[in-house]
Amino acid sequence: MLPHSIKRQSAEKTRREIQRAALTLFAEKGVEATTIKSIARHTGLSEGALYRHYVSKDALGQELFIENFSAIARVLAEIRESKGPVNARLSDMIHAFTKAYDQDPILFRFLLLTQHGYLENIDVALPSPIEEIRQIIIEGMDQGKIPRRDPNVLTAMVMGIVLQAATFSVYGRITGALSDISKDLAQACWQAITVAVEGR
Amino acid sequence: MLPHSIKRQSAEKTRREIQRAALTLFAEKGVEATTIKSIARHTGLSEGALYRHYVSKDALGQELFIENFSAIARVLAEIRESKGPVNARLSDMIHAFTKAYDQDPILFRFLLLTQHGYLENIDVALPSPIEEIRQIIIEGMDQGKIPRRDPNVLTAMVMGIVLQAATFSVYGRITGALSDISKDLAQACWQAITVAVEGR
Amino acid sequence: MLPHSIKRQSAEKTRREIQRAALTLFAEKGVEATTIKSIARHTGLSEGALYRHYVSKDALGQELFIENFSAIARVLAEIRESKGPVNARLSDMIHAFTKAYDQDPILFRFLLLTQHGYLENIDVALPSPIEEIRQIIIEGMDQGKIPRRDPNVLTAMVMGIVLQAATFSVYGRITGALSDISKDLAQACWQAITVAVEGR
Amino acid sequence: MLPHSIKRQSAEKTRREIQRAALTLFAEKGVEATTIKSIARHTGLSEGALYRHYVSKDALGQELFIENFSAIARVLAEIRESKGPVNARLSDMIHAFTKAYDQDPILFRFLLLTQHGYLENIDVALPSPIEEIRQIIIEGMDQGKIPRRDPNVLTAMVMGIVLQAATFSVYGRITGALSDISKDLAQACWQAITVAVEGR
DNA sequence: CATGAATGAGACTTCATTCAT
DNA sequence: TATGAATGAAGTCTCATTCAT
Repeated sequence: MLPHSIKRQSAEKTRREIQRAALTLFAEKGVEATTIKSIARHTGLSEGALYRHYVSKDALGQELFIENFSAIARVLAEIRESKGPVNARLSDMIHAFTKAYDQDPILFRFLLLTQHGYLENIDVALPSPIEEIRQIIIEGMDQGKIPRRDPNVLTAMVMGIVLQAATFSVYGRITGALSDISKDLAQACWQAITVAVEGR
Repeated sequence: MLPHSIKRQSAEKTRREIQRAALTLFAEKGVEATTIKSIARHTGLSEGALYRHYVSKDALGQELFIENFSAIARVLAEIRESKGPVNARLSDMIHAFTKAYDQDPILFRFLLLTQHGYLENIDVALPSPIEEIRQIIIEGMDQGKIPRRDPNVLTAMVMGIVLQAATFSVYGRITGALSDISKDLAQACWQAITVAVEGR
Repeated sequence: MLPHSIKRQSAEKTRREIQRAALTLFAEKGVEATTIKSIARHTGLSEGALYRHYVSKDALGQELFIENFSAIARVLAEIRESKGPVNARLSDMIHAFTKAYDQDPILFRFLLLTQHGYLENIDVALPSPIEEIRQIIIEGMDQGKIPRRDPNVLTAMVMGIVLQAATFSVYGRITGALSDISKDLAQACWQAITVAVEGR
Repeated sequence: MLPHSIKRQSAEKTRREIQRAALTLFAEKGVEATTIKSIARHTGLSEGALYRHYVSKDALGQELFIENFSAIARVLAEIRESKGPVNARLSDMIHAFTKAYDQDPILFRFLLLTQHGYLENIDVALPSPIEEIRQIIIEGMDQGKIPRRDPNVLTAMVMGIVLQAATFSVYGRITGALSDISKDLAQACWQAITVAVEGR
């Protein structure tokens, strides 16, 4: 079919090519709806060749999810563990998140699309953005900066605001770089979680 | 009327049974991963019989999504079109949403899980919860109750807070009835969208 | 492909047809070398249809082996449990074996060919021709008709004589009905196991 | 002679290593179920490297079978062509066979397991243990030591007794060295083939 | 000579859907 | 109208073998 140049390159480079092709396709149609054949086609490899690099389609999806999911968590963790007031750090975390989104929206589409499938069957110890947000919220409570309430509910608020903005961006409801509105999102988050609850 | 009523029940009742079985399975494992065979088994019908009621598995999924999605939208629309101040109505909408969630969490799991697949290929004119939220936010802006900003971003905030709470509930991160915290969610939403943005 | 008459018959009949086709092909080339496609072709079914009747190719092979293997064992058991002197019963068992062989040499080719693959992973409690032979030999020893030695070795002798005759028949080294020489085989077996061992 | 002897060993030695690894794996799971990859792994070679030494997996299996099969035949032939009474020589042949088995049971497992696949497609002129047994039986008949009957049937008896003992040993039904019972087997064989058949 | 990435044919299996009964 | 046997297309994966390096 491609008589001119049979590829023969480093496994590492091939892996990266597979990852990119798979990520794009997974983000477009989901993992189930993406066939090995199409990944192969987009990579310029044969179907069989993929199996030299990944044990199965699921393993490929899982690695993609876990690696990127935890990479984001690590970025957030670093900011959280840095110095500065809680609200500034939370704001920075949100900014970092939007920056990451802007750099690779396809990746986020993939993560948003596949989260339900993967999050349940994953090692609890996996670094998680959710957990980072939760931690800084708890820290804020301990410092009296955030009223004491169920931290999970507050985490949901922050995650919700940011993730839904990303979702809207993915679907074109929000245009322009997400990082351009990260300040707004951060303020909204802070307002949402610091509101004094009536009647409690 | 139905003389020999062995297994001869109204088509309507059968349809509802199919819907329930399908919904549950779809919510559990996704539409793709759910087989017609398993829906048949859970319904007590044969595989072929399902096709008397639904043209295809996809049609079944689509109907399930659209009907329930727009039903929620209609509930929200009714509240939005009622009387009262904007913030009260928004609060009521959120409460109605959480109530609906509490009544049928499986349905919401289905909607959350499958939204990405369906939302894109659906008639834009379909009544949508998102649109309802967007409308009331615009109304609030028109009335000067909500600072004028990109209504889509504000819609994302409200939707995000509520949907993420639902998601956390689905995954057990938030326990107890969601309607019990609907006040908190509503307040958070209002704070998030009414914050005066600095430097704008 | 076959426009004229799409089959639509009882599952039981179809099962038998599958069994026969599979048995023949397995006997010819072994289970591994036989493809589902070829079984389908020989049955006049589609490949997918086979899976309505058998979970997998292996399951089909296993059922075929176990059912026939134990059927032979049951025939032998019945004779062993009947009345008469040990040597007469052993002779009858061997005769029954050769008769069974003559009735369905293909079945025996299948059993001989696949025994190594199946015998190891099979429930020990499965009725087994080997065990029947072993039992009657032990009975013979208890009655003083057969000199006391390791019954397993004597079982090997009897099984070996009979099975190798069958093997030779399969490969055309022995021609004619095996039951025609069952008397000879029986006598040889009896001689082999009753010889007084020197120096023991 | 071999200046930079890193991994540079005689092709002959490599061949033997391949043979041993392949034999073991073939004996364990059969030729079809053994992959080139696993042979490579067990040899410490790469997959491609195996093809320097063997044209194909089948060629490897065939060579393994033929070489060892005929090696046994040659040992038996030598004994058969030596001096001494027929029954002593037959006994020696059986003893040699059991000795060979004891020295390398894995080899015999391989031969037993794969015989059906190879024996049919093999040059008829190949030295064969079966043929050796057949020859000595015919010689015995010519000398009047063995009653004249179909030599193939008698050959089956002798082969059966010996091979089934080996089979039982492979499967653990007979424990201890096979050569320890070679006398018993030989006597049984002799009894089996010298019995005067009634009514002939 | 060796390596191991890549091929490509083909195996098994699944499943939505059809249709004779 | 219901059943469930059958289809057929498609999907995932395996593996002997080749060949650029």
